[in-house]
Amino acid sequence: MSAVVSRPAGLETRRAILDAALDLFSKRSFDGASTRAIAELAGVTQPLLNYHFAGKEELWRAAVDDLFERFRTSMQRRLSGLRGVDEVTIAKLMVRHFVEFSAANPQLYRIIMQESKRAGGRLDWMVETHVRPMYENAVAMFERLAARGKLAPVAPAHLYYLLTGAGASVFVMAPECQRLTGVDPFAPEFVAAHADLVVDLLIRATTEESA
Amino acid sequence: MSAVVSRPAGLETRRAILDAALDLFSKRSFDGASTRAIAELAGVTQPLLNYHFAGKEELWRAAVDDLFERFRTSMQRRLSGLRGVDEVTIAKLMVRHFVEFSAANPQLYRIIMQESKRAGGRLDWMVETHVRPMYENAVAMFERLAARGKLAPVAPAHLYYLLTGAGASVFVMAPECQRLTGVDPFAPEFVAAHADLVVDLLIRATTEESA
DNA sequence: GTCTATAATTAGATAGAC
DNA sequence: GTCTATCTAATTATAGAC
Repeated sequence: MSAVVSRPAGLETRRAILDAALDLFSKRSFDGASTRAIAELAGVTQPLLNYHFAGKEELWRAAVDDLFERFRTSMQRRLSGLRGVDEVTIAKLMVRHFVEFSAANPQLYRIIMQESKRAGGRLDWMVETHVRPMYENAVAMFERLAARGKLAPVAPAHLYYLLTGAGASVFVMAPECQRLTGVDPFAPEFVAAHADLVVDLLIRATTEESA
Repeated sequence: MSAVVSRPAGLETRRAILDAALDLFSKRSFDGASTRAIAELAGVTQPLLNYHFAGKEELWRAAVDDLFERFRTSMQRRLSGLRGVDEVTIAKLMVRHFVEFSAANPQLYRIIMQESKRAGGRLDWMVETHVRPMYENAVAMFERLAARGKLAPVAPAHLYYLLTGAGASVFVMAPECQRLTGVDPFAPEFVAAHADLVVDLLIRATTEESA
């Protein structure tokens, strides 16, 4: 009870609101997700969102910050367990991990793809705050692979959108996949098989010399 | 003036509304695109949409019908020019054509990805009316390639979302690509290079024996 | 910190003139 | 076939009680 910080009451509420916001913003887009719907999913009343966040736009930013933060943490944690492993194996495992994260958190690429369609303030902020660091990590990985002859010398813009599009879009489009093919893309076996394919595609496919 | 059909006045207006609807529905989602914004882009007043279409939902359906119709026509026209060409070459050229169409018409995958995120009436209708025939053509192509040893025997759900995600998402996300990488994905050289990569990925990459 | 009540704005749709 | 004017419902945000 000798608290340095005043009791964090309402923190669980804030979390519930963020989770609901992430789910609805990612599925329905910024305009399509009403603050009433978010509040209902979080189990609170609509005006409470304006107590915790200054407005809809700031709620969106907070939700996106939270999601990218979890992504960065997840990738870094995976990487830190790979000290001493060779570069090519690291690259393969990180691509795998990216696919697995996209399956466990389809909100990430749902929101990225949503906002990326339209130039404007939200896209500018998202790119400069969160996407560019991600992209630069990917480019550095492409360069290490290319230096080892494991990747054709192709402009990184191609590789980045090839990799992310191939790796994430089944999970973004999961309801369609389910209805169209009868397959649940979130099933662990599907995720694993998909990750294998993406790794093979990126790292074996564009190689001049075979592994 | 000896018209069989009464003068098609208002047909150009209908076209302008459909084009505007396609652009805004694809970028902003169904809920995010207001009928007022669509009307303004089409250069007409908002109530006129209700003269030409029974409501917002029917306008959306008409716009989606129109877009898929153009896609089917484009693919069939390309295919009909390839009589006598061997199956593997046909597959490569059709994949190329898919990528080129996705660059020329980013609305197609913008709308597909948008609606595929959320189960519901619009997704059900779109899948059964338009997506399933597309998917079945793709599966038939995968089977022909697999029979010739040009494709690993992988479940079609993987291949379909790998192919479409890798081929279309740069164009879906064009504003982000431009801001993030400085590259305009709609430039003809970019489209051509991207199509080459997708073809190599799909058809060479997953092959056990090399071409 | 969370609620009820409500203000101000914007949404999709209709009525009716031309 | 297209417009102006307007209705009803839904949206985000605020005020103020508890």
